[in-house]
Amino acid sequence: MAYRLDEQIGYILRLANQRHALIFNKHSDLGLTPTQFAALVRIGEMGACSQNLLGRRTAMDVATIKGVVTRLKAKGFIQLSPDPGDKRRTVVSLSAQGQDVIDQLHAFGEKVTEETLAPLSDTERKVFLDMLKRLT
Amino acid sequence: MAYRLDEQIGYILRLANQRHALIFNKHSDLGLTPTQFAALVRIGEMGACSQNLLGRRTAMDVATIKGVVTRLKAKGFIQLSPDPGDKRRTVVSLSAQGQDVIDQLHAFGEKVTEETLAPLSDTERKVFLDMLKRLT
DNA sequence: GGTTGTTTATTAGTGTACAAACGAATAACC
DNA sequence: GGTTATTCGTTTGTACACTAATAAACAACC
Repeated sequence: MAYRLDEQIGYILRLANQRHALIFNKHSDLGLTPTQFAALVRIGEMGACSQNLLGRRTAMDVATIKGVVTRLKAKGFIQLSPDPGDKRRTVVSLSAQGQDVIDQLHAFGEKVTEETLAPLSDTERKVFLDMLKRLT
Repeated sequence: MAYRLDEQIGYILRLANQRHALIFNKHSDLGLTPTQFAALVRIGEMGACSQNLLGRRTAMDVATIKGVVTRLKAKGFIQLSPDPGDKRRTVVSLSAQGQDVIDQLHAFGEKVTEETLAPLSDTERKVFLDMLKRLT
């Protein structure tokens, strides 16, 4: 059987990611990227934490999370403060504006997920997500 | 039902992509990235073509494919030549070295795919790939 | 208390990925 | 033949994503 690029999981995963990013950006009104969105939602779930820990909890390495935090701070959604007990750490937390948009973010996220999964039935979505999670 | 980041298709897709990239790089001996690999395999499938067309056939925009072509050329896997019938076009084709590694690339690709899909049974892989393709 | 090892944050470098804008060449059309 | 539209390749700018290296701070240990 010949090797065909169009049948390879890595290539198809890349295409699926591209489509999701397209849907995300189409609906995005707050000017957030999927990565910034993930970090912001995660802070909402976890509460305040250090920059590196936030990176680990959103699967971003130290160099990536630094840039994301910088941009979220510039957009006013988070605030940074020194950790009183550990001089190495920077504590990242939601700003008042960040608190205000969390509900809006969740509604937005639901819409993006719905449209991304639109080609699949409800039963299929469940099966698909279960299998996809096993590949992470 | 609360919104949970860990259940969102976009976030999980990103994680699956990360794992695949990790597996790819672990086995990569030719120094290629997944993107460069895709472009090279595609030229092998299609034969010589213009730079922009190659980009379209590998889902890369004009700015991205330009960088990929530049690096594949620098590594000696492809060669570039002016299109005799269209002065705008650059014809991209496999170099002798590129031809030589195509079989090796296919074997490598099979291995990466196999390891990436290892958590799924044969039946599950078929179902999963079918559903994933519908999300592209 | 001092050594050892780890964690935190930063920086530099490479490689996707997309939007937007540009000039040059080609195609379509009247 | 000349206008219009499209295509091709390039460049600029922003944003992930990872590697590797660094310095500062902290923890564990004898």
